[in-house]
Amino acid sequence: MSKEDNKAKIKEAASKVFARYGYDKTTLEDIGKAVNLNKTSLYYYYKNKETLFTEIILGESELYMAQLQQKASKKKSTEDKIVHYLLERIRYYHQVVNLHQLSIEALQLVEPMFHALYQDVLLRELKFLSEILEKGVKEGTYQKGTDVGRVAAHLLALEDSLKQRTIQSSGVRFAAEVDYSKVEEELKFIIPIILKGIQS
Amino acid sequence: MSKEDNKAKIKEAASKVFARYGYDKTTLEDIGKAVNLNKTSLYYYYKNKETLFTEIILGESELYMAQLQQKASKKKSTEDKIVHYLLERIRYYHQVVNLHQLSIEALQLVEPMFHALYQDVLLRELKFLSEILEKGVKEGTYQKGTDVGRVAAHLLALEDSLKQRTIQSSGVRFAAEVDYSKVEEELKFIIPIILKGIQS
Amino acid sequence: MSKEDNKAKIKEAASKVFARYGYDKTTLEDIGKAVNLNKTSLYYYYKNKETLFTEIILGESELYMAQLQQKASKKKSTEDKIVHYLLERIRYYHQVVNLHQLSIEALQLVEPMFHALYQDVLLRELKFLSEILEKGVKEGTYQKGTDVGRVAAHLLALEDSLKQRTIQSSGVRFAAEVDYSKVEEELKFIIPIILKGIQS
Amino acid sequence: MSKEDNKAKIKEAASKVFARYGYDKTTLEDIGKAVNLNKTSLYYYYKNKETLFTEIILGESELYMAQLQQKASKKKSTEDKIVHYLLERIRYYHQVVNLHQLSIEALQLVEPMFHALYQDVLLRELKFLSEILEKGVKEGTYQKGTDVGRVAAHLLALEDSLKQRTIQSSGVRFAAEVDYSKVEEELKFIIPIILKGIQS
DNA sequence: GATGAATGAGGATTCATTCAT
DNA sequence: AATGAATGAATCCTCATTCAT
Repeated sequence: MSKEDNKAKIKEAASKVFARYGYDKTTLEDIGKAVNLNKTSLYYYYKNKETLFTEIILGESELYMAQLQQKASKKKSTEDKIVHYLLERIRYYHQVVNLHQLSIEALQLVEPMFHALYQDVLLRELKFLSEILEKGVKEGTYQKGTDVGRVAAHLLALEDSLKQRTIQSSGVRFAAEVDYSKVEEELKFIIPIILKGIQS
Repeated sequence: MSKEDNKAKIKEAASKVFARYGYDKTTLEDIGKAVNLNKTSLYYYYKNKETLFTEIILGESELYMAQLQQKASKKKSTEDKIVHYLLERIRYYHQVVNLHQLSIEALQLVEPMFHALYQDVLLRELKFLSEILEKGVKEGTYQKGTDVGRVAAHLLALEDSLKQRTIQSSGVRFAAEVDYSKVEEELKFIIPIILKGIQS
Repeated sequence: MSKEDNKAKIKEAASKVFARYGYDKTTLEDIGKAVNLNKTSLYYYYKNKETLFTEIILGESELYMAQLQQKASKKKSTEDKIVHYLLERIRYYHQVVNLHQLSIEALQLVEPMFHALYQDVLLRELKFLSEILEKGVKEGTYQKGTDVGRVAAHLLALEDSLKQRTIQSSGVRFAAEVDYSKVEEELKFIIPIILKGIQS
Repeated sequence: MSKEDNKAKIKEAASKVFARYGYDKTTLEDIGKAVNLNKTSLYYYYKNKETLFTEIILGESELYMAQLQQKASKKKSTEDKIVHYLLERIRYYHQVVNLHQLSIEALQLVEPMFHALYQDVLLRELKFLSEILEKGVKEGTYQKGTDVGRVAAHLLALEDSLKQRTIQSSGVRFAAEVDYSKVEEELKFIIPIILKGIQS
């Protein structure tokens, strides 16, 4: 069996364990048991716990993003497509964090490495948004000559900063479900404004 | 200041910290800092971390249950009242688990003690459901002589077992949101059957 | 017994163990045994192994620097004082590294924290050099109005960079004793040049 | 390429790595990289890390001893030759230990195997000292019929015990440079006594 | 009531070494 | 000859908890 096969097997098992116990509470020993490997052997395949986790999330997110993009594409107006995409995207992030019971501390630990590996996914996201905008341009909804890549990048950045702000201010209890409706509101408010700004 | 006052103060502070970092990641030192007490001093007020946490959740749940019962009471049919109550109740459980990032392991640790202290809340829940059923009986919707207390107990037990089963089978990823719609479906299906069974 | 007393006791014992086994090979368990404390207890007194080690070295260096400054003060010319001081200083560094068998890797680990705590010693070193230079200025050896503090800082920085360069190029075997005579030569060459530059 | 060639190549590379990181901190992986071999392949050539290290030191010491004997031979009196030889010899030991950052623990690990392989070198050392003494006997400085081999063995043993004692009592800090001047003194004191004792 | 001191259990990670191929 | 895979031992460090004062 190839190394890649083994990595895949580990990833699959670990994925379940992480989902069950959460990132922090999952020990390498747990994962090792799940794949019938000594915990140290895991280091042969993955640099560390963080990397393993990150790769899992990333793999899943790729699948999810693909589905998401399909769904978003079905919306009629460009604006709807974008709003839908960005909303679902943040909902997804929320889900991952909740599902894996990522503590704030763990999040801060994992984020940097995550971002490093995230480049690939991000590029695909940028491409998708750009294409949508481009179509809008072709259809005459938006000004010719618009630098769609740049606008797409700004849209993603905007969402990230909204997310960030909301997480930080979520000192309130039971906010878990509330805030993110706030992000929703904010997005619905700001995106049209931005798009209108470039509308011909 | 009385011991009770101090306990309350600790509870309040701890509640915030737990909500922020999750049960596992919250250390007694964190809580100690939040109330300006040495971490060991906490042991004077609470037997251990578990107890403290349990008391917090319980206090909150009492508040929440009261609100919930009010809302449920406003539904028209007995059936609606009960379905609404049970659904919201499970949603609440879900929220608590997610909010406090309770890992399944931690849950299993906390549950036994939780149940011990839970009796009080449970009794009130039973009482509430019984009263609703009783009213239904009085209004002629349900058979006279029905042991409403027992039915109420069964309803709660039913929900718990549904919940339990769903959690365990949640090997599926991203179940976090799905399953609980499954529980919803199940409840909507089974409750009427049960109630119809006793309908005159 | 006060916490400080205990810290001192630990420091003393640890100092011996470090000297015996070297930084890397010394385990907290070793140190714990030496002071009859559980290894975890050490964390009550010191944040981590690094901090403990750093404090030890720092304490010793303060003693040593005091002696060194006394000796240097006895040299006749300002130049001699400075050359002597800087030479002995680097010899001391060399000794510490050798004595504690600091591996290059460990060195890089320890250095940042070391520098943080080192400020105090460094200030004293600056003060000492500045005073010597100041005296030189008063005696008319050096130009009036010379910013002695700045010159002193440059001298120390110069030595550090020389040290750094030499360590890095020490791929040669048995260099341990050789290079540092190179640093000596270099210093003897460059210091007079610098000082002559400011000579009135 | 013959096995011996490969062993030599490994030895050369490993020698550099050991010198750079010290025995403890050097991993087989480090060495493997340096010779472009998988770390496990090293086991085909050397039984273990210890053996590899020991062979390196031994090879170097042979070279060094040869030089040393040449130099010692140039001294005039037999006494000078012997004192010089023994002094330089201990200085060499000191250097090796320092250079390779051998922790005492590692030393104790390595020493037994070291001694096993050391026989060869030791024999040559004995032979050298014996010849010097023999020459002294022939020149009439020492009594005819002296068992020079035995005396030589005693001289080496004496030095070893002195070394041993000094290392152990080196609880003093910064002893690294001091003690060994003590050994020097001791040797200068005791050797003449011994030799005079056999002088005709 | 409050706290300083101490500890055991547990977890991530590194590394020499072994085994099968 | 060479290497991929696997593992046990060791090490740093965190944290809930206990005990004496």
